[in-house]
Amino acid sequence: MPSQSKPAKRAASKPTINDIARLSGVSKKTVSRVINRADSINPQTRAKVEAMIAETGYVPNPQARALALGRNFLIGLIHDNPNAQMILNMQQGILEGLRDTEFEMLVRPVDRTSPALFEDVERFISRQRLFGVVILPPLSENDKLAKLVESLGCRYVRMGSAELDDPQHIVASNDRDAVREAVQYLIEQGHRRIGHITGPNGFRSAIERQKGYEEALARAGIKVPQSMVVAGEYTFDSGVRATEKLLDMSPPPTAIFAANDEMAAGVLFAARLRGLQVPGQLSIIGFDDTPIASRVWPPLTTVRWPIVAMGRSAALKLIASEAGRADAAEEPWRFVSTLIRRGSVTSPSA
Amino acid sequence: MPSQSKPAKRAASKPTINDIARLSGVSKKTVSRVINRADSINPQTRAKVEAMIAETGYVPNPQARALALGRNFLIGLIHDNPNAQMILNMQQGILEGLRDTEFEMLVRPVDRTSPALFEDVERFISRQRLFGVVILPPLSENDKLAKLVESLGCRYVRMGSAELDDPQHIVASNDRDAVREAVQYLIEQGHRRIGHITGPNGFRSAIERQKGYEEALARAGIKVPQSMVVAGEYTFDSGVRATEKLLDMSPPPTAIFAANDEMAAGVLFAARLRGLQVPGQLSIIGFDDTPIASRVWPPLTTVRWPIVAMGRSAALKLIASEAGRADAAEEPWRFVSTLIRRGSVTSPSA
DNA sequence: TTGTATGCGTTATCAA
DNA sequence: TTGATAACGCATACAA
Repeated sequence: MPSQSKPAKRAASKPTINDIARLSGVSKKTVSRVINRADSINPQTRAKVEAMIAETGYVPNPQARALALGRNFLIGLIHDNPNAQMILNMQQGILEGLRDTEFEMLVRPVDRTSPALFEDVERFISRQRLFGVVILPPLSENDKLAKLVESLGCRYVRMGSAELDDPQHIVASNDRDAVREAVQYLIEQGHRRIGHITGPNGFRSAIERQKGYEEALARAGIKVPQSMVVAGEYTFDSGVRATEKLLDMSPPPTAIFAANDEMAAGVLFAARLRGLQVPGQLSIIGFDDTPIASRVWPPLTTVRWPIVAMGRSAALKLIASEAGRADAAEEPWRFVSTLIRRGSVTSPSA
Repeated sequence: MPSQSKPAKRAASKPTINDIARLSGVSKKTVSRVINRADSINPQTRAKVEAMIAETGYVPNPQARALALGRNFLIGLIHDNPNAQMILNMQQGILEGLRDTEFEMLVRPVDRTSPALFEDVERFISRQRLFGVVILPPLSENDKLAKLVESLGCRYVRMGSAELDDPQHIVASNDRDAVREAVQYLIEQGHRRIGHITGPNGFRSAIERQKGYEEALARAGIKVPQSMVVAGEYTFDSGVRATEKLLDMSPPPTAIFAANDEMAAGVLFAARLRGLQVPGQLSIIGFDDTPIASRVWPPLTTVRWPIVAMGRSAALKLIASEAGRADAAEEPWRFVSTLIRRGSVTSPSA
């Protein structure tokens, strides 16, 4: 008796639009109109249907909706990033932007070193038929990936450290300017031998931050040997190792700007290993203002970028093409990072 | 005829099961069988259809699938962000468990202090008709929430610090045992005046960890004044404040066990503020093994729980009821935390 | 082994 | 302002 399964299932599962229609004595389409706030509808009819919806606790099935509309309401977040706090802040920002909409967020961490990267992303997008995706750095710097996403008919917004794309496809911070100000601050304190630990080769954020560093020195007419710039990998360990190199120089730098907080924490760690006073014998500036920056001793002076706001903006930008959301089309794409002054910088003791 | 509209639309959108059926000269159902790996199917037919699927890049529409099956493939992660790294590790673990399945993960941060908490969770689950959810601590300790989720016909797995629920509904670490061992380690080093900074009132994890602390002292026959136990809030600042209190005692503790790493970092910070040597004058043990624990100086001895593995197990447990996944029904629910010995503990100098 | 008819819950078309 | 009917893409029951 296969028909047995149906009533049972009906009882256990949620009410559908048919139930509402039947119970309130109207057609499905009318219920649909009520749900979608169509204007041409009799207020009485509307009230009746709304009452029934409230009574039964009816919730439209998004799957069926997606099927009928030929589109869905899923936003993907694609990232490959070691910085947990940034991703979480970004998630928070995106969800804030999606709040009170019917969109939901799907998270997809990927491995940017994997040869199957493109395939992974393609499968993710086409399987779920995503409405759009937000791509986080450093993945966002990959132009081919952005093209792939677009070719799949999927909207996208990239988050980056510079203008990587059209305004409607990017939210960007002004890393270069922010770093220039940070290094200028070191110079104002009297530092001249300022070292720099860069981000990994090929990262746009690393390039921008290094340029900011170089600009600040150039403007002040300061020349430092190329050996004052050491490559890092955005990891704590690479920060430690790079610092070892810098401190082996003679004379060593009196200050170090590390391209992110993880490495800046490594600088502090390496300084301690050598018994150096921070900031007395070595001043440090990081980038990101992750929690770690304020947890170490001394707390790190660092650059903070408004990640949550950028996430919110990215989400709004993505759904901007929706009807009735023309306002979101004017979402800002450029965000200003600021220097947070804490205890890891002072004048050079020498 | 109305069928004219189809080719036009067809060209722009993705191929459907109908296209595959038509192109390979079989019925939809046969294609469906190929997709779902039915056994009763002619190898030649199968090959033909599979070739066509590969050629066209056809991907089944999960929305339609969900509709037809009367269920969907969405797993929710509900949390109230205490700790970015933990949540990200958990996400990673869940996604590992979901890899190569058709399930996807939806993330939902909520505010556990909000009066609309239950309503939020209910809307999330019923709107998306989630297959199941993973609930992270401290939210997972709320029995009423779990009951609500279940009443919505949604599967759930709670992650916790103790056995909060049936084995099929929980993945738990043995916080009490792990802490007991940690404090025993302090005792073995010669400490007798051991302070404890607890987690917030009412948190199961806080209770378990405090019990572990008390058990270790009891077993060693050590009595400490109640004032050696100070309430914290799992935050850095609360760790700093609690440490101030403890260090104001006379005699002060020679070691402090903080119920999480954030607070342990606060202990370290407060010790530095007073110019105390760590570990020389004050030994510290934390809990979580977050990145911060290894970034500060000295790196913190702490308790590590296998969050990624727990996440993976939670995901597998959730989808265990699926056909052909009976193996997953035996997913472990109890996970062992271990003490990670680093540089923040030594014998008391006195 | 394969095909036909039907249903899942929603929206769109077009007529009433 | 409303409703009947046909999609949307896929899966199941049942028949061939």
